[in-house]
Amino acid sequence: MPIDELDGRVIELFAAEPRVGVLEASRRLGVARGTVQARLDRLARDGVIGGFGPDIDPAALGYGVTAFVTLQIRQSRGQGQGGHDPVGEGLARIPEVIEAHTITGPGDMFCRIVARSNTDLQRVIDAVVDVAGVERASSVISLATQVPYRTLPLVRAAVEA
Amino acid sequence: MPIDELDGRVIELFAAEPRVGVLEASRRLGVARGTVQARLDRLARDGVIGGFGPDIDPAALGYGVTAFVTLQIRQSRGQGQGGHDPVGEGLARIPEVIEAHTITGPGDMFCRIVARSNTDLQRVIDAVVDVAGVERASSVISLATQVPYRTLPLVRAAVEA
DNA sequence: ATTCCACTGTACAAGTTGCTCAGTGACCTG
DNA sequence: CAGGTCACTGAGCAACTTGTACAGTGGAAT
Repeated sequence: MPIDELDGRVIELFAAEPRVGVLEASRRLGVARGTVQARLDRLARDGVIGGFGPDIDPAALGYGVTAFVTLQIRQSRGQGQGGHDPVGEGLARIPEVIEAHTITGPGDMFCRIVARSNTDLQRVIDAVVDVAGVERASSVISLATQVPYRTLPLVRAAVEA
Repeated sequence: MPIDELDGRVIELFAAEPRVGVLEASRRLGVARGTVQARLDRLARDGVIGGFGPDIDPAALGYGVTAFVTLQIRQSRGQGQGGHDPVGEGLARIPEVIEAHTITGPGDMFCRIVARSNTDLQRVIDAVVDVAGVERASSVISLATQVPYRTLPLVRAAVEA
């Protein structure tokens, strides 16, 4: 996954102004249109750029409360890549579970959830705990976002390498 | 932030196939082009859609290891909305810190970091701990992603409401 | 009834996309 | 060092999309 300097500039430009087209981008970057197109295609093919999906803000949708929940899972069986994972599926069924990971620690999981209010959060946590296999859940609430989710610095760092 | 059914369908369509243009979208949704345009403008103005940035995959960039770190901060002063936040700024200076939040708990913070390998993770954690004000850091590593970051179910839920 | 508003359908100029092609320079390899 | 490969450039062209405007329709609120 060799990201060169031009790749970096392409990504930065499209991250900063997603609405610019390929032609306009080529003008700004000082390269031919075909080159930008080729880089974009390659970045997409290599999976570096997953797509240009709309960035939805849960807060603007009314889900202003974010919480991080650590789950303790009943260990029925190692859920390696083999069998399906009932807990993950159960969590996926809850819309407010925005993200879920298996983490280090004996049968632990970690997820990010959102809710409309602190009261609503209780409802969501209850739903999470109700998922079959979940033993305990401990949650912390996000009070403020110091660093919003970002990947640009990473791109820059990857370019240097 | 009233999201109606058409808004939901617009978002879903653009989330599923970001490359479709406004005209093609209007055809698929069975509405006039101007309507799609108007909805998109309104959703963007209201902040529901932040933009159409490229989705960068840290793993494809070589950052295959994700970890969640809970920080204990030396409480010099309440870092309310007033004064600047030195710890947040310090963390923002580390490219591998992908996200950081202040959380419930006396002076605690939570952040997501990535690294190239488990060895590299040590380097990143060291950098985090070196940030002035950070007392302790405890981290867990993400082993697998059960539910990748998503917002679509939320959109659907918001439409129902 | 009147006004407001969102939506439709149409129109047109200007711009963009997808594609192709020939030419150039860099780099590796036999 | 000739030959091949590869990425990039710049140009051309048809098909399509965008931005914008405008008149008409129907529902909802006043």
